[in-house]
Amino acid sequence: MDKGWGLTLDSDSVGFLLNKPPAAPPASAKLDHHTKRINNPFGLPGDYSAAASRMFSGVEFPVKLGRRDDQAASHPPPSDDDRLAVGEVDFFSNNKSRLANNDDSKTVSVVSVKKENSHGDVAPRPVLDVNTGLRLLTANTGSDQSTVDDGISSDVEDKRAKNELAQLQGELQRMNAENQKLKDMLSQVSNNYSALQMHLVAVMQQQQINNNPAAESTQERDQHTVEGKSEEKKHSQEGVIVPRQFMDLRPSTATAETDDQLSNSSSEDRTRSATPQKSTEVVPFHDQENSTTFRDGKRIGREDSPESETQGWVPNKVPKLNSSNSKTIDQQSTEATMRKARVSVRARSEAPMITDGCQWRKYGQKMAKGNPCPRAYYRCTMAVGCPVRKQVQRCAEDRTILITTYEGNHNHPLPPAAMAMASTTTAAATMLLSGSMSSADGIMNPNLLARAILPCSSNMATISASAPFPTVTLDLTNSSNQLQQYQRTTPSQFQLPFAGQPQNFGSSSTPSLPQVFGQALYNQSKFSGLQLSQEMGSSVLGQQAASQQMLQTQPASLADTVSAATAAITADPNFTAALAAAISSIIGGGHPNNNTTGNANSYLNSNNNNSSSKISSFPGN
DNA sequence: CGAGTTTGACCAGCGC
DNA sequence: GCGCTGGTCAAACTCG
Ligand SMILES: [Zn+2]
Repeated sequence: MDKGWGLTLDSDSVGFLLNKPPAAPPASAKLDHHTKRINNPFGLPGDYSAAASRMFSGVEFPVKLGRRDDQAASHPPPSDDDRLAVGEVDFFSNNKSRLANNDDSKTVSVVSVKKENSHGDVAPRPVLDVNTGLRLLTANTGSDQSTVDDGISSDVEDKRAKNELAQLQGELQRMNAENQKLKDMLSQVSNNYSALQMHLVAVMQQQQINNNPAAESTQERDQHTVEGKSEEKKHSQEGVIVPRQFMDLRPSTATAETDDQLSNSSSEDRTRSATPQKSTEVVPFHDQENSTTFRDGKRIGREDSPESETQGWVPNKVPKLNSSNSKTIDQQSTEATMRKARVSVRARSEAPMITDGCQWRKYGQKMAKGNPCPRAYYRCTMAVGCPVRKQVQRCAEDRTILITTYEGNHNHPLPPAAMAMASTTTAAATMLLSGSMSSADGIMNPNLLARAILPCSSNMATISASAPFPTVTLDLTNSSNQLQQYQRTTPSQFQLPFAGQPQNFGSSSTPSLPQVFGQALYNQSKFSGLQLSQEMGSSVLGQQAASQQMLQTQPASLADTVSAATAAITADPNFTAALAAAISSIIGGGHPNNNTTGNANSYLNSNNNNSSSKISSFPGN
């Protein structure tokens, strides 16, 4: 560490880490293929774990970092050694040799981190040198201490060397601390970006639905609950404008039928009464599963107490018996389908979980077949009876990709921070439902989803009906690696890539939404013949060919979510302002500017630490 | 001490 | 029926 403090983390090291997973989890892991839970899910040897813990999806980080101790405290380091630190980036211990060899990188106080795209090859893109304000270069940049050779006695020289050594060690410690903050910030920003993108998807979808009111009549309720603007407009028409902090995303089928079931949801009412909610939105909570599912066998014996009806959580079982309620067959099947419909979100994140604004409680972890990373099961704990669950698992091929699968719909108001993911998942589930219910032959029309989601430039929505549960996959990674993987190995899934469009993530107040939609519709026309079959008919090949054709136009530089966020930041001034304000508020603890991009701010602020889950033996960490 | 996590056990569905 | 697998439960445990 004598020279070259300009930190350069080029893609080689990352590519090595990403492209060379351990040949096989060592047998010492003794992974019971079924029930075994492990804290080191990769079965990585210590060296590899340590190295993998430093995997870093590089990004130029245009943030001048201040110090905020409370935030650092909010991200406690993992306690166990075998748990990989989340998104850990250790510039110093991991890159000593590399830094020592970088004689030409003497830039002071500049972190130049090249982006990696999981293939090890660096896409050609302008290198942004960002002053992080970290004082990463402290002294003696070009030469080591031995330059003192003017005849001073060795005693003094030793003393001076020791002083410098101590000084450097102190600097090292400080920089390690700064590194940790940077890592936290990166992970946080990445997550926030994902959430923001999801929200944009939801907003666009909402606009699309509003423009096509007949397309999705079942989402009428969601329409005026997802977006504050439309809701406000609606309320202003009623002569009542009440700001609302929590929004209701319950599906129409669940809310319309609750009027006659108010009496049997005491706990839910209690929960609802504890949350601020507009009076006109007061609808009795109703767990859509409580009355459609039943407790069978032992499960019934466990909690067959009278109040178990209001305890909310019920097993995920398709009702096999008609419960003694007033629901129609159609409603039951609708809710069952809604329950089964899943929305999977792929996003690059070093964090153990995407901060989607909801509160989750882990209730299980299993080793899933075909993936060395364990799958964690969470359930929503924002309300007592919320049926929403999610599964979190790292991608087997690229473990920097976090796959979060949502299931169910919240039966409680949601804070704005949670609206992005919730509205998207609800809409996607509803669309899956409507598609499967609207035609007798099981053909679903993904156009709505395509129009809703695909405007997000190079997003890729994958609708898979081959799984036991129909699943919509939102790919926020933009990874060429992942795309090629899909090209190779996913014949059972449709892809709806919208490529060839630059990253155009505007804030929710971006005036270019019509353009985006226009682009989306134009792109959609390319897939005018696209249909979705429950059993994946023979058109898959044709669709795959189309997908490959589209994929060839995929921007190579958009290799990961973080870099996409960077591109968005640098491309869209509105987005830049929003994110800058929010990030500065996060870092400095100050108040963000009041601007029109309140959604971005709300995300970046409220998503800060909404999840109560600790960073622990997370799958993939 | 309460909330959340861990983890072995249990259950259901499915294919053979 | 049996084994495999996904999903869930709940007692034990950890942590603040
Ligand atoms: Zn919920």
